[in-house]
Amino acid sequence: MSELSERYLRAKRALFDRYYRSLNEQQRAAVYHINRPLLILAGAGSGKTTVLVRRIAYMIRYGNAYHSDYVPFDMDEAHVTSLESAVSAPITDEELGALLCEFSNNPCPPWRLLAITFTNKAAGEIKARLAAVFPEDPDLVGGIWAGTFHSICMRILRRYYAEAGLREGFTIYDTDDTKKAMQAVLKDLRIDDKVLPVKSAQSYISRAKDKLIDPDGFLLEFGNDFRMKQIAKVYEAYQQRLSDSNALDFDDIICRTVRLLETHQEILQSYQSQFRYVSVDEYQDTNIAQFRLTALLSGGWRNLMVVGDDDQSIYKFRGATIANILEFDRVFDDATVIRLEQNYRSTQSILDAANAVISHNEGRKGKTLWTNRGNGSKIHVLNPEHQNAEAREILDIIQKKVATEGLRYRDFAVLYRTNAQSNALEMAFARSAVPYRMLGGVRFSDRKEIRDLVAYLQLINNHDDRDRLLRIINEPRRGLGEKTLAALQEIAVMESCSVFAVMEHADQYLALSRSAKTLMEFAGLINELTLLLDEAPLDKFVNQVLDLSGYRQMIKNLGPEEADRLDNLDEFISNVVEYMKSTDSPTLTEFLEETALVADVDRYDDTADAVVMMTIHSAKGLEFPQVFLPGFEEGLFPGMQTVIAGPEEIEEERRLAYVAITRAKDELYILHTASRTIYGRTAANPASRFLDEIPEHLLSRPAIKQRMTNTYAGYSKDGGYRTARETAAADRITVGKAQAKPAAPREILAAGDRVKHMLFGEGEVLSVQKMGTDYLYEIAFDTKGTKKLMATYAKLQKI
DNA sequence: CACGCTCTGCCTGCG
DNA sequence: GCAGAGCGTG
Repeated sequence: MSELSERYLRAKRALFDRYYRSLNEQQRAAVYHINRPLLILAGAGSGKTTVLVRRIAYMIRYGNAYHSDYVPFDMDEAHVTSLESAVSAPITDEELGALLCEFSNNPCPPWRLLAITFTNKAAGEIKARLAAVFPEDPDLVGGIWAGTFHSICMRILRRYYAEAGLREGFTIYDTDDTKKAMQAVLKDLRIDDKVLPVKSAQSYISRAKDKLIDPDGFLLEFGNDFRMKQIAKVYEAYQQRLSDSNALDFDDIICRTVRLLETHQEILQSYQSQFRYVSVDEYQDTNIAQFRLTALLSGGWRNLMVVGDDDQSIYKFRGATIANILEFDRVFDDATVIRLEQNYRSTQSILDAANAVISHNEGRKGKTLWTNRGNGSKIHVLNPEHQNAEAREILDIIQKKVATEGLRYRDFAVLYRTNAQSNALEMAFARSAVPYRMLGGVRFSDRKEIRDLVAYLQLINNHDDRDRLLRIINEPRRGLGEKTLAALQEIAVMESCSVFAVMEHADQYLALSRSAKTLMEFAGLINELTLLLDEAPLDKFVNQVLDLSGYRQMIKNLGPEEADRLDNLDEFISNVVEYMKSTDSPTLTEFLEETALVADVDRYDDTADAVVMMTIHSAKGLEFPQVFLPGFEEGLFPGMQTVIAGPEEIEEERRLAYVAITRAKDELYILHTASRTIYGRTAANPASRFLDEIPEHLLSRPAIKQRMTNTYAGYSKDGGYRTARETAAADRITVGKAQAKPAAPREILAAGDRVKHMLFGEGEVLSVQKMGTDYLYEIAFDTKGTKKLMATYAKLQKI
């Protein structure tokens, strides 16, 4: 290669490096590496999404510009010199970005890009951030195939439903629908719930689908065991039931797509030639079916990139297999591995703690997070008496810090292992002035009234939908008993037609004579509404469904204390209106599909100034300046069942602890109680082994007995513990008293007093302000300036 | 057929 | 400690 060419290429790469200078070296390497398989091991807070987004933008704008050795044949000295001087020229990033376009090498059109995520939220974020990169072309992002595994697969299945063995207008069963279907299957097969609980049957089948095992394969693999043989039968009957209803469950969406691609070469090839670049986010959460899917779709160009963090794999119970990420570079033997270990989120103390904990795991790729942010403060370890004291302690610290350190409520998060822990927290916060937001609990779409309304709409959309029909046939009560419904289904099987079809002609069957009128009326109602669907706008139509079915009246009859159910129905209709605005040609089918695939409207509103509380699982991917981790106790975290289940489960639990710790940016509080009541049983558990795994020098434990300087309302007179409810009740009564007579641990200072502080030296009290049961002092220190300190926490000595 | 009572089991949860 | 499921009775 000529010297000129080398200078050209060097200048080109220097210009790119300048353009991406806000990224670190590893991040840049990941952006430039677009051909061949790539595994990015992205530690917590290492700028993973930034890399993902900038890499896609790079493909669209510049193709393989950086690594290409292409030199234009007419390259001359003058141009190379001008490029070299541009490297340090005072130009804006925008100008630089435009300049780089001359190096574009086979840029990729958006429709050839496939970006897969797990959640709608993640997909939305990627799309939004990409849209910001291309403000001049607002339609560009829409062209990218970016979405969740499920939405991508649905897109494929909708197009090739016949080849996939589905009938037109097939629908998606969600968790509740599948549960109902499974209950019915077990009943049909006369399998007692005690022998095989619904949950357990569902789990077996779901895990089988994750591994692409169909009922025959299941029987073949496990059939020599009686119980498994039984489950294979259940599996088969369950699939038959779904197929009768022309329905898929969430697992089917993935594995039916895989099966479609594996059995139809021409379809596979068309997608393989389309998708030049495939990216998969949160790869540590993928299961075998999803692995297979990505391998198939990227099989044409073999430009597959996966990002993930084996240390943050916390969904094994949901079928994820960590082997996908651990063995990526073995399965794709020409794969490159890039580690992103620089953390932009947390202090070094927090990272050291996280590194220390996770290093106890065996099965991992190995990463060590670091930061240049500095050590920060130590990790606070607190040991309250019980869960109510724990909640109070968290509350107190938040109040103090908001009062004295200029922090806002939204800077704080409380992350716990199980939702059952939320009770004590909610009790404490609900009666304080601290605003909080609690995630989890009953999702909007899980509300009974919403489920019922959706069932009506699904039935109208697809008359074959047996489980939705059975759900609402007696909502409101139509006086159809078990016997009638059983007869109805039996006839449907005999005539091999849908339950709905039997209902339409109920008067022709002797077994139905008594309820024929009601059945035909109901079928008539559904048919009438189906006709109405084409006449009225969607929102009006939904209103009509509620009115003509009598459902709204039924809810109204429940009385004023159930008024929020009516509100929920109204909110649903406003969702319908939202949807109508978002599309040119709204259809019921599309609306139902979107609602089925959108888990919940993100109730986590990060603009509200409120303390946020949620499980560690739901906090994955989020970050907060101040994090509290209550319940670091053996038996709770790690949970009793994981301890019994074995070392692999403990490792997963340890990864969860790692996720929890790495959510914190500035300060981390780990709490473990001396005793805790959970599921109605009180137990004294030792501190979590994960806490013991953090080196002592990173921890700050308050002086012994300091916590006793606060009096907790959670203590009852005889020294025993009260329940959360008792405590709440007691506090409501004693609030006034408690505030009038604060438990002042030390003598109360007054303005003008001279005091001595351990760290700040001597100073003079400027003002005293009462804060709940405590006092806030403003003190002018002689050498350290004016500080605001809380009486209970600041160790002040009057001099 | 509907309502009320007892009994059980219960971690985490995307789409 | 609580919710949902199942069972018995009016």
